[in-house]
Amino acid sequence: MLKKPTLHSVAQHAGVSVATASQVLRNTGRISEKTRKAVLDAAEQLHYVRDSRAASMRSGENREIGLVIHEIANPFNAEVISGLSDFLETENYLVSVLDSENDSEKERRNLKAFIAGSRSGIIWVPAAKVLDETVSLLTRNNVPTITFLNSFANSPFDHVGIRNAKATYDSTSYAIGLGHRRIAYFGGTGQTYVRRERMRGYCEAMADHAAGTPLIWDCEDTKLAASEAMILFCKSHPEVTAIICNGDRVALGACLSLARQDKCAGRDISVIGIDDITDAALASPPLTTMAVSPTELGRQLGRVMINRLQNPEQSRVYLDITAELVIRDTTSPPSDA
Amino acid sequence: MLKKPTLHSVAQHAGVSVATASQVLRNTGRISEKTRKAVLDAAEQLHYVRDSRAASMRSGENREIGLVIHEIANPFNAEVISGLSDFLETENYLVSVLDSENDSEKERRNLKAFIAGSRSGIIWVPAAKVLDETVSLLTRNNVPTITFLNSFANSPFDHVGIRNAKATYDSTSYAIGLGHRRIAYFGGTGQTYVRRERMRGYCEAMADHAAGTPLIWDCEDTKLAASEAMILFCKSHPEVTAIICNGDRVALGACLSLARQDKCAGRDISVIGIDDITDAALASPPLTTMAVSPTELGRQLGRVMINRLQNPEQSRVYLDITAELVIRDTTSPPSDA
DNA sequence: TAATAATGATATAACGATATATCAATTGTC
DNA sequence: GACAATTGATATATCGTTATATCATTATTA
Repeated sequence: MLKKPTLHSVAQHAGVSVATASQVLRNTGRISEKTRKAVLDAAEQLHYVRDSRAASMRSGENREIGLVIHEIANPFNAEVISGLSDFLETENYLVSVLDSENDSEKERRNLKAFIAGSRSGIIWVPAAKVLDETVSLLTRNNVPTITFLNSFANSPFDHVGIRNAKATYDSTSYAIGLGHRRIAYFGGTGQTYVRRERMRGYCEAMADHAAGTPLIWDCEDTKLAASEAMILFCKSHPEVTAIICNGDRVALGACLSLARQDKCAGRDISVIGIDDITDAALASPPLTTMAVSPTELGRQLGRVMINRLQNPEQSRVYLDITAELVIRDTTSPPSDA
Repeated sequence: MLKKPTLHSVAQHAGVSVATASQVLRNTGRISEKTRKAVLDAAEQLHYVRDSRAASMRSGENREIGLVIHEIANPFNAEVISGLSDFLETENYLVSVLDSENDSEKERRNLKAFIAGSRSGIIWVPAAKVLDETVSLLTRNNVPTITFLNSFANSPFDHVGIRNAKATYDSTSYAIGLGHRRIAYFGGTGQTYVRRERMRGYCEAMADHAAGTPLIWDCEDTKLAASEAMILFCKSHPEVTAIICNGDRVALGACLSLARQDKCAGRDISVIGIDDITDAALASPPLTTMAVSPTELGRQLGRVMINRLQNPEQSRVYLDITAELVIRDTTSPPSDA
């Protein structure tokens, strides 16, 4: 078996010094056409691949961005990743992804791995609970970091996310405008940054329009959990005519549950989600939701990162994208109206 | 702003040499309890993170596995990734993921990036079309590689996948057993390795049971595309009473389309998928499918990789996992039976 | 033609770690 | 008390690159 070719082998094969070979492959310095060709041919013949560890160590540049996300499987996230890496590819950066599975310890390990690999920047979707140690790790090692979607108290990092409070404020207001008065907030658990904001928007809309007291119903953010929780919810709160969901997956779970109870989302109860994941439009009935383009989010994320890398001294950036109401079939005026 | 701490700074801070600091952090050699503590304290205070590039370059070990996948967003894949990285984490390996988006060129770039970073092993879900150059790159650079799910002609690499032909043979046989005779293969495009195998299983079952001539209907492997294609299919082939789908997403798209035409999967037409993605059980009606546990696949994949890394000279490994029939509500005897 | 400028190639020192060899100081043995 | 053996720490070469300085040549100019 052949050993992995190095710059040394390429240089040898081409009959030049490593210095020359390096210059050719980086397109720098003064090189004659003859030796240039010799080196390029050798590199191609040997299938030489530059060792990025050595290169980045020496040059101090590595054009790799690390992304630590709390759930890679989430289809919304997957689309963001796609948008992000497409954008950063045009800027000649490579995006590598690690999944923290919403586990603080795993998150810390993943970020540490990125620091260890000297990524030039890190994009981080913080898990529900963030360790102090994790933040120190990032700041003390001086890595340009952007939090995405989620954040935490006193974060020193740039941020890109969704205008969560406004999204639920708008969707709740829309439901109220349709005539609904018994509106609940459905889904999510605990006081994560994102959920707190979304609940705040909902509560403020309820208050501003004097639409009754807020009602919040917890459940895990999966379709399955939501569909089960919805059964209980319907029994406990038959008076509710509309639910503002913590996300599309929960909303779709709720709709599924309604269908199984021979009810129908949009007729018996109005349901509104957030995200506009691919399945939202394809569900039956199609889901009314607050849409924010994941691809666009990914692009913005990339833009903020590039900007930060180019201006390290710039003050903190905080960017929230506005979600737009997409009216489909799961909303209508309440039947008693 | 503080500069990133190095082994040098840690040693300095602890009042010892870099050699000593390195020994302490690696738990090797003879070190007194006093200096050990001094170094560990210094490292913790400075939030030192070992530079894995330098470490792996010198030691020749890097305990990182690269995964290049054709579609990160696919929920089935996402679960495999999760199972894989969990398993490899117990073996102290880190898995990083790149998405080729089923693009041969991007795939080549991604694999090259992994070679450049000297990953100790690469797991690769080949795109539909594989470049010769890509294969040479991997073999000439001597990286232990495992193809996953998909493969290609004359692949020299280890392989882990699904027993595709058997899966469709079994599902087709099951449909035939229910009394169906007009059975079509629905979904997928082109002659990818996976699809070819699945179609083969279907055709063989049709032949073995003398269940009529095979009928194949192309469409892209997304829910949306499938739901649209299904409309046309129903018009063109009203005689068909059961479809064997190229995957669960296609199957769910087909079911959705039937619902919108006021038909019902399982009553008007039987539908069988492959994969058993999360949504399969949650769909309405719940989907009959050939289940293979993505977590289990991920674990097997990890096992094969570890095995290969430990025995580099071992002959080629080829492992196919058997899919199990899961009967839910989208299958029943044909109405004319 | 001598001095200067430009060209093309190379030698060498880093980058931040690890492995090996080395070395001083301490301990043990007869 | 002399010598060997052990302990604890360090000096140094190395991994595969890149950046800088250096050095022959050849070309240009007065």
